Amino acid sequence: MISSSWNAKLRLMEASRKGKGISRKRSWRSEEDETLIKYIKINGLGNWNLVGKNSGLSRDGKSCRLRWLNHLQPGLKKNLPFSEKEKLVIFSEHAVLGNKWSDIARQLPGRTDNEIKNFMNIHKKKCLKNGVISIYPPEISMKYTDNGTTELPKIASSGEHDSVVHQLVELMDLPSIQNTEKDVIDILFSPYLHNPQSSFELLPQPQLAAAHQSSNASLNNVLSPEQCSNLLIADLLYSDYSMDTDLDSWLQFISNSGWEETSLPLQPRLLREYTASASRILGPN
DNA sequence: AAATTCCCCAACCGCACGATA
DNA sequence: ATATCGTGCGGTTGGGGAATT
Repeated sequence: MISSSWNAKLRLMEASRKGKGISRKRSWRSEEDETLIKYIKINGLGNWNLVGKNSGLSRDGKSCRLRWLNHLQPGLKKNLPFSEKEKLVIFSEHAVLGNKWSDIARQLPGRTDNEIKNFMNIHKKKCLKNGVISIYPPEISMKYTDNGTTELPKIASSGEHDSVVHQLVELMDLPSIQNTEKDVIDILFSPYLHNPQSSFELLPQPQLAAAHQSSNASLNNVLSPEQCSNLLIADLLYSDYSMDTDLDSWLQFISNSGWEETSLPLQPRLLREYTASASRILGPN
């Protein structure tokens, strides 16, 4: 049921990621660091564009600013790994704030937003690789599940609050995940993506359905039955079905796909609305 | 030992926003 | 009102060292 168009989309993303290009990155040399430090000692912090122009460095102000803030300014805990206490702060702040890296960094003296962003990105990647659904340790997750009833944390980026992505976050009943389409997709598809056959060859629907129905199937070790149900929604989101056809066709489409209405976690009409909204966000197949 | 792949993190990009002219 | 500039932010990329083949 995962569509070929979705596989194609993944392949395209991968291809564009690997597209060739001339490298624009240039590491800072220690002489450049010394020059920048000396300039700031004499002139103080002010207009970064002037720093770029007047320091003698062939760097723009933006680059100077970044180098200073992330590496040269006094008080940084450079090369020190995050302590367990710091990690706990990062997780709990992230559960509430989302990807507000600079806000999180303000809670941790000596740490930069870039450092925290990198830490969380690596952590999320590891979770995904290991099939771990929640990116937070249990003590953080527990704070947001309220003994089984849904009490979701604030979602960052309030402008997207009503988006289908946010609704999916609620549907999934996860402690907290990021409200970007990529993160939602990562979570929704993590069981597929861990199919040992191929990282991008997704499990076919019959296998998913079988896993859903069988309580001892491997999928259920990763996802709750409710979350498995919601994978059906994910499947719909990336089907080849066209949103332009009428509701009757939609019902027929679901029926043809081998699903019974009673087994769907949502009414078909609502499912269709979700699919249409998601299509708008993700662009045409 | 050499080639390839993986992984981390520093550096970059585009965009948004506020201040100012 | 709007154009420009400076700054800050989050997402992404790619260099290079480590690990694996």
